[in-house]
Amino acid sequence: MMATRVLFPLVVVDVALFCVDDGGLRVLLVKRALEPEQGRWALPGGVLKPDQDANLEAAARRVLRNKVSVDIPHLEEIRTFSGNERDSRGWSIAVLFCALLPRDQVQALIRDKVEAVEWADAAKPGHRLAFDHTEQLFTALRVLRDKVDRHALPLHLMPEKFTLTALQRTCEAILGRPLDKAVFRRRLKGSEDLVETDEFERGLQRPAQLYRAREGFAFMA
Amino acid sequence: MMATRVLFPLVVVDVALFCVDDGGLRVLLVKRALEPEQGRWALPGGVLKPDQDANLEAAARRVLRNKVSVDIPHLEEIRTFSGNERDSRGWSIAVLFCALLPRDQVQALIRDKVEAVEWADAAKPGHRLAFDHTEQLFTALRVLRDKVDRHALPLHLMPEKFTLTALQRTCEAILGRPLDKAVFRRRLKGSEDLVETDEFERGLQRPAQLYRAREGFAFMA
DNA sequence: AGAATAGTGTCTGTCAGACAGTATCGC
DNA sequence: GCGATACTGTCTGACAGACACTATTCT
Repeated sequence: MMATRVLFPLVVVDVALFCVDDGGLRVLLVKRALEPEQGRWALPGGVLKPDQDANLEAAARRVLRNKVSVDIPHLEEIRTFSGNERDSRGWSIAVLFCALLPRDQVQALIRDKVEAVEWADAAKPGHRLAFDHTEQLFTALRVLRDKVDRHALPLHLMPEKFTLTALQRTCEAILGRPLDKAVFRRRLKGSEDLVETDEFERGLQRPAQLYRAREGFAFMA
Repeated sequence: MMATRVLFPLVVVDVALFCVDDGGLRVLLVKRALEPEQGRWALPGGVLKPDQDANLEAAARRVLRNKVSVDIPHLEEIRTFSGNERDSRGWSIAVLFCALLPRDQVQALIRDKVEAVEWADAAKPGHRLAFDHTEQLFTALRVLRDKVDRHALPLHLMPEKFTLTALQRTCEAILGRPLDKAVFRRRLKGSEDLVETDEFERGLQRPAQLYRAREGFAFMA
């Protein structure tokens, strides 16, 4: 066992699954049912299974399919974490992925799960996480914020149709700071990724036009 | 052998080592001495050795130390390439790193090596590379260009002291297009990463002031 | 003086930030 | 009309691109 471990490192995939709910950016945590680090909160993850997974991204997709019964709209590799210290089982490689879940699929997800699951504040998870998952989480969060800072639109976090104000709230939740409405909308005018519909969201005030993502849109590129 | 390969994937690190020479961006290629893909040009790479390597970055550093007798100033992970198809030995993970070599260490490197080595045009390597290394190379090149486009200064490619014009030539080599001198220098005025010295490079014309990188400077962040 | 390279001044268009203003709904 | 939210107009400062200009060296 130790001998194979030295020649072949343990390879795991971990996923930082983000959503926006109640105006805050949340990340999915699971309570570990098995050793090592049993009982501690962690990012969902699992061991690579070369006989089942076409590649590492497919492995991350499988992990999420098992923990969560949703098709993940977007999944992207962030970076690796490796070495002898990060997992008590020995020399290991963790490949971190970032996933985005639309707002309208969040509630269903929580209800379906049996194991302990929590949508934690992404910036302040409130638990000491297992392994190096705190560092992993902050790394994923930094990458996500960088993208939005560079004007990438997190449309994978939105329902199919949404208002521009809702999109702005999502960006604000990711960045953790308010944005100017006029500036935000001026930028969106030139965006190829946004398509206007002829529908409106009717509420208690002036109706807001609904938009959707361009066909084939991908957030992280 | 096949059984272990299914449970434990082959893990390799590959390095895109860039330099600037003769006004062009070059990447180091080696001719593979062993199967698989013997005789084909490839990015320098090697199998991870958990008993020797503290982590994946250290593995990349070791690979370069063996192929090249230089201390690498900067090394950064780009992304992974994985699956059953990319290496004839079976299910594998390649972790790609990007490294930058100062201009004044290039000539020494070429002379010292016994095995077949070539500084190829980074944008047009001119060989069909082994494995998925052509895709790896273009991925690394794209990341490098993105950074410079976002005003990161590739000081790790420069000698200890350099003129602003030399730095501009390096950026132009990376981007593959000319830059405006006045625009380039105006941006540098506000840079914390650049320190002016009181020395000048005296040549055939008006002397140019020499600059150096700030202590503790890191290119990719 | 002239060639060559280092380094600067300036005009213009674009865009972000700030903020006030107008438009359109439900009541 | 009034409150609330959607949406727009405009001023200002920062900065990029383009390009002409000045400065300092060697021959």
